[in-house]
Amino acid sequence: MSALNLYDTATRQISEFKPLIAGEVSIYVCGATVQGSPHIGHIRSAVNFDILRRWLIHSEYKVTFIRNVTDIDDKILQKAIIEKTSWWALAMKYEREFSHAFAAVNILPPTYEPRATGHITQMVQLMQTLVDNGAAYAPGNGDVYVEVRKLKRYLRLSHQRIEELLPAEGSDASYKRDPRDFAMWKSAKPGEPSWPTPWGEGRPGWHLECSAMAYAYLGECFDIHGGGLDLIFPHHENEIAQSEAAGFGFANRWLHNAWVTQSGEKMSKSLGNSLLADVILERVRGVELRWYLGSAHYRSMLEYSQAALDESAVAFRRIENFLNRAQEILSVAPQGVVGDSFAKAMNDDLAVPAGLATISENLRLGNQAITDGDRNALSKNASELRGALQILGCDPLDFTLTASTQLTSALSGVIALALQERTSARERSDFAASDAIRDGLLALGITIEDTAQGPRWSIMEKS
RNA sequence: GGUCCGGUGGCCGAGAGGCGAGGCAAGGGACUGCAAAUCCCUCUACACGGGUUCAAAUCCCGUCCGGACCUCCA
Repeated sequence: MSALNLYDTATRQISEFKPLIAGEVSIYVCGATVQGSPHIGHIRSAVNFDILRRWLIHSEYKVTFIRNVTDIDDKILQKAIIEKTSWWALAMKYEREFSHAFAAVNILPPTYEPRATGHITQMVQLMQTLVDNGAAYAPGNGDVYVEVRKLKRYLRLSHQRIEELLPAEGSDASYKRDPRDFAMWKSAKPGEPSWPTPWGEGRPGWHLECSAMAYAYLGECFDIHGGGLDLIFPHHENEIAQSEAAGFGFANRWLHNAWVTQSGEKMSKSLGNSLLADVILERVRGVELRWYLGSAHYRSMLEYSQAALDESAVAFRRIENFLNRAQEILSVAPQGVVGDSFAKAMNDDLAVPAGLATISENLRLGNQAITDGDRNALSKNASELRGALQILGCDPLDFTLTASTQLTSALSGVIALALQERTSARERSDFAASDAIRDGLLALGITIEDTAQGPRWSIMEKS
């Protein structure tokens, strides 16, 4: 099998992935700042990295996957005041919303999911290291800043030059040695949550959290750091700055996922164009949303439209229908097998769109095999199809709705009776009667297909 | 101003020097009592202008257009 090649934001090139430790992969992905409800852009990011993770697991790596929760930041504090609740209650509320949405689209739980506020000790230690070695300074106002001009390799991820950065607007430069110095630690204002440090009471800055937690769970050096495109600067640059100033190797490779856009523009609250996950999940099932979000290449913008989402869901149902039929005909669930062409696509920087072509091929050939009664071909194509879907986290045979089995078996019995009546009517050419049964079932949301193996029924999904 | 990404057929979306990925839609056909499902066939393309090359959607230069980041962001 070909080797896995991945893009690296730092080098802007695709190169062969070589883990630090043979057979193991360590990944840190920046998770949510739980200051609001998840929109489908957040979900896309999670799906993209989940596909990476599943592919690595399939490639027989032992994967340690960290996705953090930023449960304290300026906006959480502000919003808690507006909503007249405590910051921790607000953070937990949105953290739960994210967890529900992630579960709905079949995201594997991270190996560890650390919260920022649970790692203050590690953050203070990291700051102490930087203050001791002169990379950071505490000017006496309770803040701690990293002195960016002392950093040798600052901004190498975004390939910018310090001199060319636009001056930060509204930043309090009075205590900073350079206006571009960034805060590791912020002094507490009255009424704000705070933790003690040698430099005063305060709370962590955003960037410090990730450096400290990555070190806590993955050590000084790890394989892959992921996140959204917008985190490259400043967040990831500043993480690198802190961790390297502490003497850590930090991330070997950087992966960044692109946006879900609307009318070509990034989805964001300030533009008022956020598509909240729970709203979309009323329209399509989780597996269908995942299929849609996962189908684009992770580095390409995904322009959202309802038509595209619906079309994608219909396409998924065709695949699902085929796999269900295959399972019925073979009397056994096809085992998931990853075919060579799908593997080749995935190894090429997770080229899911190219992989989709092989899925289409398996679908077409599999359907043909059903028509031809070729069980071997059916088994092969259904297995490869299922294998590909498993990597994408969209295996319909795994993603089944767990309805009450008692109710389901009673329902299938009733429908089977109706279908028997219909078959009898057709045999005596009483098409009025047979169509009445079909129409009646259709009105209840039950679709009938006449196949070579006899009639089969399925319940229409919510549209 | 700096750093990047992109523009492919009616639509979506791959490819990155030489065989027109794939899907959706459309048209035709097979199957069917009809329908659905399924299969087969057909069709259309590389923003614009130069250049390099035997050969350019692909490489180079320029132009136009869209988008992202530059201290809130997946």
